Amino acid sequence: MDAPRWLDERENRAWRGYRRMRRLLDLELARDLMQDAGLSEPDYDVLSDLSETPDQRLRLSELADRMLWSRSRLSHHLARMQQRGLVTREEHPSDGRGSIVVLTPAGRAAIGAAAPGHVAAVRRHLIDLLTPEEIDALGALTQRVVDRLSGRPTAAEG
Amino acid sequence: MDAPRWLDERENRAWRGYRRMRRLLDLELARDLMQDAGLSEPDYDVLSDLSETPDQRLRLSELADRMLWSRSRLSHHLARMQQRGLVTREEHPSDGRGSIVVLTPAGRAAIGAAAPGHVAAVRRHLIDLLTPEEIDALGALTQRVVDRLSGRPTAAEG
DNA sequence: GCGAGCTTGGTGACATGTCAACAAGTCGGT
DNA sequence: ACCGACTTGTTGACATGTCACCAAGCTCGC
Repeated sequence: MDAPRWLDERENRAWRGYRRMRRLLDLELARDLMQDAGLSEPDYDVLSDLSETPDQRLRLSELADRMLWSRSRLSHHLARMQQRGLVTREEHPSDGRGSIVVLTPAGRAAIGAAAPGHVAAVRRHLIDLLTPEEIDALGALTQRVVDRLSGRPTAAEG
Repeated sequence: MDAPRWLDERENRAWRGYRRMRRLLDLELARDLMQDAGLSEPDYDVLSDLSETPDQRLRLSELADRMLWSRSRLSHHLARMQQRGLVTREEHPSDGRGSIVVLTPAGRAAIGAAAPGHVAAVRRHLIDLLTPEEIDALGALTQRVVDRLSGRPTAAEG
């Protein structure tokens, strides 16, 4: 094994800052969301993704892929959300294995009530603290990392 | 409540990219760490923080504060790590309530074995994909957000 | 020096996430 | 039509994280 190339001072600042920001943002956003709307972040994400689809319904596997969740995790979580009346499941019309996740009126109401406050919190704690250049840099940089990790190389690789 | 100011296209790109990057990076780094060193990310963080202190020992509350973990979480996690022989607890010499978390030789060996591969993974999946300007921007931006969320305003607030 | 109120760390109950295994369904070659 | 390989969603066991609460110890005013 080669001698490790440790992070230099600037790299370290970026890496530690990223991790600390992650943690603090999570705590804050989750707290706000729970207090204001009674939703956890995972709840919000499920409802948000569902509400963005044309018919407020998605096949379980499709939803899991979009969210980067395992099917098992999503299945468990949907059971809990179903218990609370936020979503229901329907049979797939042509594929007997398939399960279609559907937003209920209560689910639609919940995400509708939660979204403004959540977006405001995201602005307050992150977006509105950044310059336009930083927002663009963050967008570009995250997209590059995401593309690599998704196995979609931007250019030829070594 | 005022009409919500939704995120515009650039802000959305940054926000969604950030969240997607977070998730993919987590999955990848956790997978690498578990395969190469048999450690979870929380394990690594505990060992890493401990190994950076002069005597490889910290009071539980001090460690929890540094990690932004609750004491309860840390106490539970230490119990599991203690079971595996990575850390031990000692009594605080002057404060009868205190518990001192100490890195064992096995813990020191584990973090020593894990660190090079982990840093390499962080480079491969994040740091080395960024330009120097992006690294500085990320460092600056995360620090600003962290300072705000830590209740340390950089300038006068409204 | 003592008692109210705080801090510290631990615990149990519960919520959430992971993993391996499984039943049922689909698909494709023959 | 059928069989083997794959896909889909669920489940149970277990690992991890959260929350409320508690016992023990500290601190400070009196």
